[in-house]
Amino acid sequence: MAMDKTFNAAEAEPRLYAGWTKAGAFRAGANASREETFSIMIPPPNVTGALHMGHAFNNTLQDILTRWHRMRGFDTLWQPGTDHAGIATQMVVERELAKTNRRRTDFSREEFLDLVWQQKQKSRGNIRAQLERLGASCDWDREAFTMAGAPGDPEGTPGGQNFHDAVIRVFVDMYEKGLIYRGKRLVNWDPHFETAISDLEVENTEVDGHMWHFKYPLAGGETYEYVEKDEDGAVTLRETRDYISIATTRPETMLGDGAVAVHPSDERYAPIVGKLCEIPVGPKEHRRLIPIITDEYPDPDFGSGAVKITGAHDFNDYEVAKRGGIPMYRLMDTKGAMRDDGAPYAEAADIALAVARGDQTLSEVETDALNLVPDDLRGLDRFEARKRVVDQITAEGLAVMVADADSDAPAMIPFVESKKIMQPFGDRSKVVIEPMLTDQWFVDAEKIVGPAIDAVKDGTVAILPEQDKKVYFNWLDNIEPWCISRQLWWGHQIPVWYGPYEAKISGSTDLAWKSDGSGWQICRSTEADAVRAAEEAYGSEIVVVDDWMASLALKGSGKVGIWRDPDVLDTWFSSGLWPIGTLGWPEDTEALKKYFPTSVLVTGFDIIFFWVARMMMMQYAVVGQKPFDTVYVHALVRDEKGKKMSKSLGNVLDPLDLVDEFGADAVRFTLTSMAAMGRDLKLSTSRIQGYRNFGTKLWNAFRFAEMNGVFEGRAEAAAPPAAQHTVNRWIIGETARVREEVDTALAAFRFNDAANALYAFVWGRVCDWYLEFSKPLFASDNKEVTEETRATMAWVLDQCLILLHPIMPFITEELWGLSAKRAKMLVHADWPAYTPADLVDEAAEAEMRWVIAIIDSVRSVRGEMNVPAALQIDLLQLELDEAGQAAWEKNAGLIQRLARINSITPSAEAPKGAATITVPGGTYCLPLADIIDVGAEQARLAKSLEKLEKDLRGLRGRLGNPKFIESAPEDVVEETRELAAEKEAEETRLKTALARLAEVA
RNA sequence: GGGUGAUUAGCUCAGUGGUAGAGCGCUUCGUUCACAUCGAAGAUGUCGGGAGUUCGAAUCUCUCAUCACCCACCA
Repeated sequence: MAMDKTFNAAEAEPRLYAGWTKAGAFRAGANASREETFSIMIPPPNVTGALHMGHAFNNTLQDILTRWHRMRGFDTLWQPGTDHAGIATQMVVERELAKTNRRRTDFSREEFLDLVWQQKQKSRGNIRAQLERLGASCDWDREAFTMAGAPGDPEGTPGGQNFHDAVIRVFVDMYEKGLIYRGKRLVNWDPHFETAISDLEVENTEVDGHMWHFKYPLAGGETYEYVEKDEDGAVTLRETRDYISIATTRPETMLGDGAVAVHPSDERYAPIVGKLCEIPVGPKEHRRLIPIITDEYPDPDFGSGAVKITGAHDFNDYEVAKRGGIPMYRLMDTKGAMRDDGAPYAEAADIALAVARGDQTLSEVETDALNLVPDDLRGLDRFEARKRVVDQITAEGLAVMVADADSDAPAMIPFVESKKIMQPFGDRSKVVIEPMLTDQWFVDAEKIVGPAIDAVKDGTVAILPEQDKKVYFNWLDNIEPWCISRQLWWGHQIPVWYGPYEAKISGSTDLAWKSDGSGWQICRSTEADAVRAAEEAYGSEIVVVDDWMASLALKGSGKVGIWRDPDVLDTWFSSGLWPIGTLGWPEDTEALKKYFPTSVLVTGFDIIFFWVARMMMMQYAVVGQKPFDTVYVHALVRDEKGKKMSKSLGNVLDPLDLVDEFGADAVRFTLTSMAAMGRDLKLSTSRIQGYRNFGTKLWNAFRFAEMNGVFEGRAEAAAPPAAQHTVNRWIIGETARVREEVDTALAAFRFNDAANALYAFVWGRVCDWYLEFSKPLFASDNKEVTEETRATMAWVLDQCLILLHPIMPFITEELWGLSAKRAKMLVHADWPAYTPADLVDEAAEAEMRWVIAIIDSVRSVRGEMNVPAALQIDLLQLELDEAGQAAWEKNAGLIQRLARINSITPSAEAPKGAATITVPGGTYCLPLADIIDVGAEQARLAKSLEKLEKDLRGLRGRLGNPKFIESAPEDVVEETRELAAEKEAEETRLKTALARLAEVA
């Protein structure tokens, strides 16, 4: 068989992967030879499209761990699957529809969901194909999906897990335990997707904004003495005012103000606290009046010290309003436009006025029904409304005025500060998030966070690198209620049905009164259960209807209509159950018993809060156990300049393009070698190219071996041959060292150490030296030597394949198949356990070190003296100690060949014009009278000497310091002494050589 | 405002107390015998600045500077 010159990745990789799949090599438990299990749950990619470089990185690391454990005989499971990714996936489908000018609302919920399911199937296929290209050794028979088994799922549950039922079951359990509740709260509202989102899905970004200053006139034209004082209490300003000055970045929300708040200690406003002031916008005849109240929240030193309170559109104001019983008037609709519903403004304003005066109180529902947007602003987008409000107030002369700094003429202009403000944006929609008062479902996270914190504190669960623990704790220690309801269609629909309040319920019941007092809620796993519960409670026949309106129609019919909550659950609620859900929980499956808790979670730091923390909380809450032993948090992949890869920047490297160009192994090796903990990794193609070359190098080592009959009629051997020859004994020892390095590195998740150790070993020792050394051995007449060398090389190369396989699975499997008839595929080969203690021969190592040193020195002189590479030269041996002599005699042939030396002659002195070579224990010279430039040789030696002396100065300084001898560990002192002695000897040799040169010059 | 991390060769980065490293790039030389996706040789660093601890600091402490990221409600 003649091997090709290079590895054809494009041809071989799909073939090899198919071979593994066909053999069932990745199935859970395949190749298991011991009891211990090893399990990894893939962080499920979103079914939004394709995988990016971050996925390639993440999954390469998982695959390395998986393959490594599988080869070591662990009962191994790498569980694959995908995430339905609520908003993200719905967004993708809506974007597709938009291309043909259609919208989600053009479809029924069922029709639209069919489209999403199609998207899911398409994307799921892409993702699996991509992972296969990458070589991921997942157990595809168990492929899971976070919405598998949900209504409308065309694929059902091929992997055996009904994730949907598991999610619903958890919701019901947590509801019954009081860990989930419904309530009207101020939440982050995404006006584009028209849904609530959680705090984590909000990105706060600094943008250019404005702060407007307006006057809120006191009711009835009242006035007060406004006095400002400096720090010493001296009066700096005193004037009579008929208004209170307010600053705002969001003038349009003034329409919903319920009060103006000042700090209780603020003397400036003490005279007017408790009085009413006027919101300076809206029809003049229906100006709303609001009270001036005190609250700890306003900072007297910021702005005017007075804050308008808009409870329904600002998180701070919400808290103030709750404390002060201030009404919260919602101003916008679900799209973020000014409300256009309800009674005309004049009517609504009158009611609000009565409330402000204390003449009337409203229920939550009544308050929410009140639309206080003036008629001319109704239906406007919030930003358009802002402009109008500002214009109207300014036109009326109620803007605070300041001198125009840019104008020479004395002129007054409205006080509008340009400043950077933090604005919340939806992480998916990128539109400005609006705080909105809505009914939502929450997980009472505070109640379930305890075990998640304790487990990491006491080491039950390890987070690597350690620094990420802090991030984890910081968030969990300040946990907020988690809003889990989304006003979307794509997701797990909340298993709660509502019943009307008009119909009386009888007897004892566990139905809960809805938070807004408008009816009853029933939480059950299935509709049938919900109906049964409703029947019992209402004592009437129950009909399931679409919504509240439909239930009204049943009034007087003797039947009661209940309707299901239309909302779905936050995606992270279901992905939070990934570890148990993928193993078939709530069924008590074999897989669950065997593989849970899982061994390692490999994930990026960007989802520590979203996912890692939620899995911790939820696994403890649901099954009372940790989800995994170790969390390995890796860095983010960035482009060459360190920018985060994003489509909008156009700097995305598609892993498949790179795999096409360089092969999967090269991409994997690159990512692995850069996987140092806790840092971003910047990916460049030149690096990938370098590791592609590494694969070629390995390939050609096998070609060389093949040409030298290494694989002919070989018997596959796990143990190294009992070699006699130094070169063979040496490389066997080196192999044992690298095996240990690789295992140590992988056990500590130091992937880059493993990759670099293998790179240095395969290229720097096996190819650069061992293969070169083997050439004269293969040429030997001594059959014993050639046979031993063949056996050794076969074994060493096998070890290279085994050790490299987790990182470079394809090329190694291919070479494994090409280089022998094998009992097992490499993917299931036994991982070695030999140690340096077993296999390292110190004497052989010392000898080879000496051989390499002399070859290096001769080559170095040749290179620097510009000796033609092809020229065989003579070497004169001036002096050599016993060890050197022995090493020399045993390896003369190697040295002659690799250093291109013709002959070696002992000589008492160096001839005129010779270049000196110093090695440990000896001096040689190259008589190069015709070629050498004495000046250049002098310069070369002087430079070496200078460097040597610098080292020696340091060493002598240390050894001359009695404190060093006293305090430093003995072996360090001893090492230093030896080193100094060695360097001194070399110094002498160099000085002698220089003296010689001086004579001839 | 709080927190975390970074600063080492031209570039990208390893290196947690004991002789400063790798890959890429660069310079010179080399196509006979595995590999030009290669080989041989070479150049390049007061390890961000300053102070401290130590026999000894890239490494530990403090401080300053610059950069990055995360979290946070200043109207």
